[in-house]
Amino acid sequence: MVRVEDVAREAGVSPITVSRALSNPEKVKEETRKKVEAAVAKTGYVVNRFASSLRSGHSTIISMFVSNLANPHYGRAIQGCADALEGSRYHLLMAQTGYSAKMQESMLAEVMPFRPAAMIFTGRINSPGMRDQLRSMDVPVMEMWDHTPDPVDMLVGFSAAEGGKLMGAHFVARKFKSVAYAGWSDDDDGQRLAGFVEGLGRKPELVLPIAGPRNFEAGMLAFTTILKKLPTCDAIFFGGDDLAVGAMLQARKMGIDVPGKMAIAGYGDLEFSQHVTPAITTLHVSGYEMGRAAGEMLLKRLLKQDSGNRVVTSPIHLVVRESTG
Amino acid sequence: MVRVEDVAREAGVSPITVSRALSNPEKVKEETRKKVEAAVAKTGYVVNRFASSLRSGHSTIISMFVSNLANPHYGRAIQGCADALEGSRYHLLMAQTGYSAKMQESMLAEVMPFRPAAMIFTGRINSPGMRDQLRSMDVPVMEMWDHTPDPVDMLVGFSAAEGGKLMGAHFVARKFKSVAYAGWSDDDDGQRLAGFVEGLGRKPELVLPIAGPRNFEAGMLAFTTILKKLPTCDAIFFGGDDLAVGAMLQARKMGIDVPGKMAIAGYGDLEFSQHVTPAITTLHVSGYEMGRAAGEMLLKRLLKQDSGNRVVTSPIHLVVRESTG
DNA sequence: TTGAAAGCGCTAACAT
DNA sequence: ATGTTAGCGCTTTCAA
Repeated sequence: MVRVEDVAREAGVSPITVSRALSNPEKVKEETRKKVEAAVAKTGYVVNRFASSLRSGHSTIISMFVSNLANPHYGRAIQGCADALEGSRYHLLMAQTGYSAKMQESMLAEVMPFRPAAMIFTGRINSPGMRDQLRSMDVPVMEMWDHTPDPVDMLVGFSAAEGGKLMGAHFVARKFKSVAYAGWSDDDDGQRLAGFVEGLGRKPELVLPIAGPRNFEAGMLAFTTILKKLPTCDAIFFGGDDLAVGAMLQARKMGIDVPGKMAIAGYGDLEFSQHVTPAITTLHVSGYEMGRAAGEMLLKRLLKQDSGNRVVTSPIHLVVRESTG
Repeated sequence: MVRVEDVAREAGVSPITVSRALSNPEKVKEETRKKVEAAVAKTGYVVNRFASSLRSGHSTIISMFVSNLANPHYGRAIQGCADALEGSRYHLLMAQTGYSAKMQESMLAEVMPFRPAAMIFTGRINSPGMRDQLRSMDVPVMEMWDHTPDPVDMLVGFSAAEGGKLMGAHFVARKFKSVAYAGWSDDDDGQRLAGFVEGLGRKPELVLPIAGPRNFEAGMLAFTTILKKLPTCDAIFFGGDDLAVGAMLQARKMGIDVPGKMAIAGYGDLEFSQHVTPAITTLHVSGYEMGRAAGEMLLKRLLKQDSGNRVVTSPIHLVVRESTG
């Protein structure tokens, strides 16, 4: 393997000059830099990051804790992050955690040997112990997605409450009489529901907590359950578009007209939501933009160009379509 | 920061014994190991991977080249890989490439300073130059997803041709008379179409190449175009489920009965394919299983436990649903 | 603007 | 089974 020493000999300078020409080009005379570049090209030199990080004490690794890669929302968020980091010297190390606190803790231990320059969490940090540990580590920590009141360090997230509020207000404008809410409890459910209550100006007539896997079938089942528990129901707000679409499909199977007899709304604006018939009214969140914002903010912090601002709320939009009339 | 030396002092042994107790526990007496473990726990020691990799010359980083994280198929494949690698000392470094050869090449340069122990590509390796470069590097390279005839090194992929063949045979069994095929050309289109031709026993009456973004609208547009170009058409095989669903939605808008007047089939078995009405006949591929198989195979290779087998074909299944009658 | 010397923290190679 | 010595390749610190 080619080493700095080899490049230095080729360029007729000392090793440290090669190092400077590559990582602090402005500290080296133009002419010298050119010589070094030529020598690098000729020898095919590639820096050894283990050696450079060991000596300098600066890691260029950012560890990315992801709960669920099969969720394209998160995938887009990671894409946004990666794009924001492109051209910088930082790289993302994957740490897959699922949604469990235990996995997060074991992944943290796995990742520590790399002395990450920062940590990004897609989804929330579950346990208080983990939060304390991270806070004590003096490493920038970025939380993404959920809008927590008390972030560990930095945060870019949507306000689920704001989304719920927008939908509540929409339900009021549509004058729905008997309203149900259904969502996963492992979700940002509490805030979303709180916002919904605020926008609606009252508690929904029925709140149905949902457990189990995220798929259409859960929505189909939820729809049946809601009809049984609240026969007068004329509008449902679901905590996810997949639930809403499932409910809509179930309504069609049961011959119940949407939105004539029953209005249905979702959350998340998945791609198919605008293409099913009727198209689903929902709240739109942009994972890519959020990830990008998080990456840019973190990068500024790492380059000490940050303004001290550490919390950003990503915008959320109500998208009114056919399913609410 | 705590160093091996500190742990060694605490445990009353030499630094190298600490190192061995942690990375080759079987080379150390049980009693000594216990002392070291206690000292590690007491001091909070975490190995410095930069130092260990530099000294040993062994990187524990595997770089993962991903073309598109927003695609949940790929997301699941990465999940499978990550799961296979869990508990090993290897970690995934993300390299986002898009579908371009240029991005792949620049990401390769980005990643080389980490001296990756292996490289995984989700999707194909585009340029011949890149293939040569990788081959000359003496690093295990895993290609995933597509089944190429001439892999750089290792491969776990679906046979798109096999999938096309299954669908062709299905179309024959259904006795469709006037058949169209539509797919993205940046896809595994050639092989899929070749297999389809083989299964069908003839060339389809129309082949429509599709460009642009992957979404329902492309399918809607494709459906209209096919009807115009081949008015007698009674069955279409799409190179992706999103196209098929789009086409189906367009058919409904135009009042064309599926499958009565027109049969529609897709490829990939996305979640919504089984939930739309009519449910879409398609080819099922399991990204997670594939990723897992790739990760396991690579791990065996890295641990020198491989059997020399370097190419695996993941199974692909025809799922017959309502959309083909 | 460039260079010389030193050492980051660990483990391979060689002893014992 | 354990210890001693040395050095992986780079960049910091200090000097010129």
